[in-house]
Amino acid sequence: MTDPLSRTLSALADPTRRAILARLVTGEATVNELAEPFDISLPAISRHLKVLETAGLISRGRKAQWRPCRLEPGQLKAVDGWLERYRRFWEDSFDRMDLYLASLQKGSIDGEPN
Amino acid sequence: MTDPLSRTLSALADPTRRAILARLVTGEATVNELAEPFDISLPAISRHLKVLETAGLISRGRKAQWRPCRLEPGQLKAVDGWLERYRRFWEDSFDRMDLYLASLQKGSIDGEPN
DNA sequence: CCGTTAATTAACATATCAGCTAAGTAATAA
DNA sequence: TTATTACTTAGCTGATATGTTAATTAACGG
Repeated sequence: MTDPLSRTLSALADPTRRAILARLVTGEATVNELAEPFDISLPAISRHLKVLETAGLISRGRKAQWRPCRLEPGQLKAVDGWLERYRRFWEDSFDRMDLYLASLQKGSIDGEPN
Repeated sequence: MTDPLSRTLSALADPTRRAILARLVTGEATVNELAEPFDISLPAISRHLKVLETAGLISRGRKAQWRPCRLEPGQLKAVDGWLERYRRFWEDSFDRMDLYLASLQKGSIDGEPN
């Protein structure tokens, strides 16, 4: 599993790690802050953070004895890019865009099915 | 790992399984057809298909002795939906926190859609 | 220097995963 | 009925993942 996309998806497959990412959306956090909501040990959290960092989903700084973690969106963007080729399977993108543009020209978008 | 999103992301973390999905974009295929490009045994492919089916990423029919597989986009859409809350982090590098806070009014705190 | 706080590393148990070969099942064809 | 084709299941192996507790490193503060 050497490729970055596999590593990223594997990292995202764990609900604890996804919850950590969700927390980091609100801004930087230290390891103890990130561990607080969970019932697992601090070393376990530390390992989860290592997985996220190796996957490129977070980066870590150093402030005194704290190691603030921050979200790195690059790999999430890569997942989005991978999804792109499948998007047409759940979106009728062309038809919907045609309808959207047509409705724009008529000056109303109220009737969009959505 | 009982939740559907974790199961889906775990299934997608394997490059062989992603390659199988990519093949299915071109239409239905039998197990032997799907196995053909790979150097691994047919039972290994069969297990990969089982993982994809359990994750809801494919479905399988029955035509005589063949088991045609087809892509099921629902779980890919779920991944796209999960990504949605992070999209602003790479689409909008300015004021991303403001945008997050604006969207927070309607979302859950731990970020898991279900 | 010593103690406290923050976090990581070490050592270990257990579970799941991905691969194999061999055997089994299901439907078709002779 | 028997053979063939298509695929799955069983049983095994080695690698990897997740968790634990105990020990260790790093920085700060008296």
